[in-house]
Amino acid sequence: MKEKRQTIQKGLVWDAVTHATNHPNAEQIYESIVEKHPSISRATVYRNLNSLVEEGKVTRVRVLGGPDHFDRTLGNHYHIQCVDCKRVDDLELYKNFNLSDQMIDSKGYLLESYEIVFNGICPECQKIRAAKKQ
Amino acid sequence: MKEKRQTIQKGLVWDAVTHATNHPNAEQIYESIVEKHPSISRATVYRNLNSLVEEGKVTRVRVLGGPDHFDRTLGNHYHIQCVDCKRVDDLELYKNFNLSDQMIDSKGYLLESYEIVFNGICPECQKIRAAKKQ
DNA sequence: TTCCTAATTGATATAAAATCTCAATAGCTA
DNA sequence: TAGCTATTGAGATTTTATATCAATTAGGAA
Repeated sequence: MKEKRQTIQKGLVWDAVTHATNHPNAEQIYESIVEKHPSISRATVYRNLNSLVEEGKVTRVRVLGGPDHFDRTLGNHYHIQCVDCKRVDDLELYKNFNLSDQMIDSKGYLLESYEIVFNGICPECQKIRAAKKQ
Repeated sequence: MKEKRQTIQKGLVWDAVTHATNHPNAEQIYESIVEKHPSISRATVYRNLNSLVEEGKVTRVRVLGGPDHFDRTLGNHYHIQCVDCKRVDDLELYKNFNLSDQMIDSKGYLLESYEIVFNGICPECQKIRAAKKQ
């Protein structure tokens, strides 16, 4: 297995994710670091975000039609994105929340919509996977 | 209001969406049209898909981390994407489907995961909207 | 402490998805 | 049929992210 090295840049990315008040995207993380460390490269920020996600220390929050956001890994919870400014925050669902509810309020957000994105393996690709296994 | 014109290209895009067996993305729609009409432009395909979505004739199916797919508008239903080949199909949920179920089977898909993407308006943007209204 | 080597970095090119620009074309209405 | 303007085609641009590759550096070995 590949040796993992601790670098200054990786530490800076980790600090930027954990010290952010909301859940920043890669560009926002890059901008917050580059202020004090102008020589850091955007590619390094992306690479380190990917490593931290792989290591399970950071969670990638995907949104529809926009850049990924990042969050320090902290148990299972939902996120909500503002349709206007695109910021992402934690969403605390009420105990009895039901997906048919028209509106909920969490941290002052006004819920506009939600989409459920399902991912699976289609019949064709199940066959391909089965064939590869033997 | 702007005058809407019926063009040959718009008809071709409509035909490509309605005659597809699964739910193609813009590139796949472009490729299916360009075979017989080599002069059509990719930009025209994207523009007409957007018009058809605006007119409510076509539904945009967003997926996480991939291009949008398109579906002739036909009532409310879910979609599922294959994690391997990225094809998108209709998902017929069982009557008593519960999001905590580990696995369901619909059209032979093996459900791997789902994500709920919430969208709303954050407190700051609610204020901005309120200010703009008066 | 110094050396060695592979992991990592920075700079830049590239990719993928989608939109924008603008001159040329072609629907629609009169 | 003429004329206005919506729409098109071609290519540039934008956005998000990854790939390439020479230069640098972390960290174990000597």
